[in-house]
Amino acid sequence: MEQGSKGQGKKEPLELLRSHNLRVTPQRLEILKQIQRTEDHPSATELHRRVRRKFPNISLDTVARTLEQFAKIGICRWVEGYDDVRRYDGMMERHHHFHCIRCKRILDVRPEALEEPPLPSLRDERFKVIDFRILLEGICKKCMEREQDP
Amino acid sequence: MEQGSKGQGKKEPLELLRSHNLRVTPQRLEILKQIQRTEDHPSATELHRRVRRKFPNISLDTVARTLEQFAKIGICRWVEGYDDVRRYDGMMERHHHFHCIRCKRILDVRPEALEEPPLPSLRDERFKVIDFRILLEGICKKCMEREQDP
DNA sequence: TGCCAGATAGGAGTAGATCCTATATACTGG
DNA sequence: CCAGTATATAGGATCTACTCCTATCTGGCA
Repeated sequence: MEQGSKGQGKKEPLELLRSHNLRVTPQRLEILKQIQRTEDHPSATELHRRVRRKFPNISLDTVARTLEQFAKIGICRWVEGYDDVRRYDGMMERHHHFHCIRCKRILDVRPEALEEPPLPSLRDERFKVIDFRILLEGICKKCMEREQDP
Repeated sequence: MEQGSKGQGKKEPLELLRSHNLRVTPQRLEILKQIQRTEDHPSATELHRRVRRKFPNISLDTVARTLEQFAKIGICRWVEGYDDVRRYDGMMERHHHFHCIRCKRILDVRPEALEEPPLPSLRDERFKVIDFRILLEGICKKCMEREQDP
């Protein structure tokens, strides 16, 4: 996996924390590292498990609270989901999601991978659209293969 | 609100249940009625509250289990969300959703309201797309008004 | 180096969802 | 129309994710 300067034009993690008046603690840095390296879309509980490998005593509350702060200042995002856990995404480049209806995995879809329409022109007075994403739904390769030869 | 034959070309609720080998119980019919009349996107717990007006002793488990069955046979859908409750949608006509980032409400968006792109042509080998939806995000009218004059 | 606002650990509390089982009831065939 | 049976329900127990609370700790400052 690529190290370090993930953000072209973006602030470094440490600077990012500082500029939002968040103290730089080893716990926060580790959480940051974990959320940025993920390819899946883990819940707070799952990330807690991962961070515990380095900080065995870290509390779930710390992880959850930290992730929420990160999401608010734009270090990570909440991911839309269909179950009752809140999921996070460390991938901040614009992208869409594919949901597998079988295994429930969520895969990232780069905008280049599909012919993306421009911000849809709305004929709706009920709201002001700031952003939009496309939510693809179907069956992932793994599940298709599993279903084809039983 | 329009009564009765909601589905042109669709099966009647009763027949729908029967054709999926689900016994027709008064509880199920009431849950069905409630989920089909909703304009919001209620959770199982919220729907349980509503159904209790008619069946004070109905258990949450029954409502949750029934909704899951309904979703599986295509009477209702799961709604994508950012929090840790599972929400349902009784509107089965194709549509998209607008999420208000302030009040967290989810509003339905008819496809005609936006210039909908066709099913995006995917250059991605990792999955087979069956369906897609657009997830709009922004600020709803109510919240805009509230923020404008304080 | 010492201070203190802010951060953490750990436990308690909460809410939604799921599991379990005895009882009730919708459908079936007679 | 009725009895038998497979299925559904109610209610409680359990589970899980998350949030709240508070004593202790510590990063960043002077």
